[in-house]
Amino acid sequence: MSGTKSTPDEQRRIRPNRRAFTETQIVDAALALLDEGGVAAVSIRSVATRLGVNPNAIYTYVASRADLERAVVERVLGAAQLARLTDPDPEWRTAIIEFALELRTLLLEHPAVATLLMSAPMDGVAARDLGEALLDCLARGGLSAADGARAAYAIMVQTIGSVALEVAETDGKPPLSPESERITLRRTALDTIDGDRWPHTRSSTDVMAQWISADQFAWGLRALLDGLPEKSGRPAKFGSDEGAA
Amino acid sequence: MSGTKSTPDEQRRIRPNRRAFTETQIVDAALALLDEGGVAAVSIRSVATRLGVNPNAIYTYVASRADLERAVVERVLGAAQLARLTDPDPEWRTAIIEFALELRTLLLEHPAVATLLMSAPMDGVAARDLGEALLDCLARGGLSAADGARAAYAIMVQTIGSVALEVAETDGKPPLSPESERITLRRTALDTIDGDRWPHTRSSTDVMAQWISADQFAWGLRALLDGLPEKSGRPAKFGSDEGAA
DNA sequence: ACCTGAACACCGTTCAAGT
DNA sequence: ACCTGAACACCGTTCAAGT
Repeated sequence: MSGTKSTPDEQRRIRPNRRAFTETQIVDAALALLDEGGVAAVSIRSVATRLGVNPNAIYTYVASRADLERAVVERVLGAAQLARLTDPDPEWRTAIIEFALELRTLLLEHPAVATLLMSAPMDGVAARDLGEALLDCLARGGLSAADGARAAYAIMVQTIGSVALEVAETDGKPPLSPESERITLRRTALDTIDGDRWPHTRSSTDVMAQWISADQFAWGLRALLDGLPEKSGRPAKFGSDEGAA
Repeated sequence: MSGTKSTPDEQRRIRPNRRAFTETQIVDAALALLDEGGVAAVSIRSVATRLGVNPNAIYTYVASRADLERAVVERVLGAAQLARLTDPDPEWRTAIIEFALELRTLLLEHPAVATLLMSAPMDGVAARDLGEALLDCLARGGLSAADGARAAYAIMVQTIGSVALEVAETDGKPPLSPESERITLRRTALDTIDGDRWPHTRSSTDVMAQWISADQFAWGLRALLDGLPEKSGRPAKFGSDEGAA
């Protein structure tokens, strides 16, 4: 059990060259580049340049570009305020919407992260923590374990999907222009569409301009929450038509 | 009004070199590369190589790589069966779910497109047509114009967001392994998680393994549809608590 | 008008060599 | 153990020149 293999301590005693950085510093650099120049500005090479080392030195800390992106996502998602979900006081639906609005704000501060979230498996520690808190909140709301687990996914999809689509219309560099400005931009673009071909769209431009608003974000989430099966326990499959059983 | 500038017809008479391709062929090539090697296999240069021309020749047909991706998205999204939505016969909620399930199938046949959809503005003709059909269906369902427009966005977010997250766990190359296989893979991965740190998650592994299933997809969408405001016309803002007014 | 040829300024990743 | 130096096989995009 001892002596056959060199332990980490023994290796340390040989005093090899010490790490010049920590993974934290690598992610710091990547996040800074992301916020300065959008996702296109983040590369193994740009991180290396920012830290003053050769490109391949970065591979001491991350396995690949994908792994670097994963670490950045982890950093940002890990800053989400899960207390909003686990706090037993507020009504559960309100808690979820308040939490989601805060998560939206957080993601809008690092817009490129929203896109990355939809492009890689959400299986990191931060995503697990978020999922766990959501499941906890939904259980408090009286949903069965199975319905809670289904609901948690639908809620994450609606939340992250909304922000990703919102961000997709920007250059991905924070700070984004104010919501009101982006809505005005959308409105003028929508005002040019052909009412003969798209009549419903044509007469909905006002609301559609606000698709990227916090109001629409909360509205969609509220609709989803209102449609979740109640504790009463209806089949929660496909069949239900309307209201409470 | 005439004679001061050469018209397109006059230019044609000079018989310049004719186009070797059409935009259709460019998109064909890009889509084929996308399906053979995932999104990483599509580049201006790979499309050029496949067509036997120099890289910069592609710029005769598309303005940039982003423009090429936009055209590929347009091609795939344009193949969606909107008749499911505009057909006045079926119940509107059923129509939306059936349509969304078909759209999911279509996107899973070109997995990389789902990711692209979340990474660029959805303002192409195909997206307009889809939105218009959705608005039409929701109007038939009795929603007000404003609620219909809000609902349309929430439905698109839920639909495309679900597929994008599902695809994010694959290599993006069709054909994807069967759903059952991908679920099994998820289950074995979920079976390793720490029940002390994530107790709710730990006891929900069975349902969570199925997050990428057609069943979960329809379940989330159904919940959203069930939560939409009825024609009765409640405020549809923030306040409502439960059921019909 | 469209393509070729050539170049610029990048990329991620790998390998061997230094310390 | 970690970094340097150098290289490989790519990118998107631009420009001038041919036809």
